[in-house]
Amino acid sequence: MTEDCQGNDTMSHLENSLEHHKARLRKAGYKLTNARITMLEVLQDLGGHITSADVLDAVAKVDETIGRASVFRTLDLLTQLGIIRPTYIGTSQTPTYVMLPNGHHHHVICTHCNRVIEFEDCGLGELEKKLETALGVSITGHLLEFYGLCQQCTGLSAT
Amino acid sequence: MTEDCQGNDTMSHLENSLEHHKARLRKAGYKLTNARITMLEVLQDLGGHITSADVLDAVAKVDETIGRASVFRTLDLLTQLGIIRPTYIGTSQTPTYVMLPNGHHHHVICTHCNRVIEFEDCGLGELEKKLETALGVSITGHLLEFYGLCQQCTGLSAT
DNA sequence: CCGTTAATGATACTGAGTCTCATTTATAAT
DNA sequence: ATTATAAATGAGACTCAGTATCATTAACGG
Ligand SMILES: [Zn+2]
Ligand SMILES: [Zn+2]
Ligand SMILES: [Zn+2]
Ligand SMILES: [Zn+2]
Repeated sequence: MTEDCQGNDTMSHLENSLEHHKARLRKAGYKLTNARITMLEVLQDLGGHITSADVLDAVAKVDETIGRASVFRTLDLLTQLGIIRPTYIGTSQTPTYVMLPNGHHHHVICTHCNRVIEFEDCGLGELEKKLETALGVSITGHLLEFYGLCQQCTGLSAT
Repeated sequence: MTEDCQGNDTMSHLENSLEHHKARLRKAGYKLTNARITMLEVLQDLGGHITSADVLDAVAKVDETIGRASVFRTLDLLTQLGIIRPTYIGTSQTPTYVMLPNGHHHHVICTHCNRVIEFEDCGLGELEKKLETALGVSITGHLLEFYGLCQQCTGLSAT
């Protein structure tokens, strides 16, 4: 499913990506409601590394009437569909959501200052295939996080 | 830092791992308090994929007097030191913590039933070195998560 | 042993995420 | 178009994971 990420598509055209996600919802039997479409648009605009509070704010700006519960329900749904993925950065209080544009996302998190550095190539296509065979699973995406110190924080005394 | 994970150590001797973590705390300038030592022991016993509630319960059983706040403070500290890592499984209410025994952890999460399947080999040593050079960071560990359907859930109609 | 300072425990508090349920709305069938 | 139906929604009360505060304790270097 996930295309191997040896730097093929530079920046998959955003418009189509929205349509693609709508199609996915339909195909999985979910209704294309106003709340869900608005959420997809807002997430696209914000672009990733956002908290639920960010989404709540952005959604309210677009459509005042969309309820708090629907935002959380949709975050869960999109996570289940592999469109977004929550991760914990800095605090375990509330997750940060990242987009999985082609099914995957990769970054380095500085455990000292919480800076996040994204990178593109992971070369995990091979491993993905091996796991599908070995474990009998059907894989649609992945998240790869490295932990350590960023350039700025490496200079300081050890953490 | 992270040893390449092409299946070398089968199950790093638990005793030493505890001492190793204590040494890490000391080296980073943190005091080896009773609360912290108890937490390390409890985490070792539980073995990973646990919530803060699990840890709170287990800690209370060992030492009634250790406070709620210290448990959360220590979870944060151990995360910062790369000994554990919170991730999001099933619910967004509270994270699940995994151990990073040799700096890394890998699993497949079923987005339908939330089953988690761990696996050992990731082959990410090369990429880690490349990133350190390319980004000027100093990497100490990583988490790799694949998303998809487990064997049981693949049988059912599409999700 | 003592002094310094980080770390702790008690406890009140906050707010992210959930639950409930009456109402709405997307969709398919007619 | 009209309607039937079940999924989805919004309001808002509620829960409880995680935090803040601060007086007290204990780790550890000297
Ligand atoms: Zn940093
Ligand atoms: Zn990838
Ligand atoms: Zn499953
Ligand atoms: Zn690894």
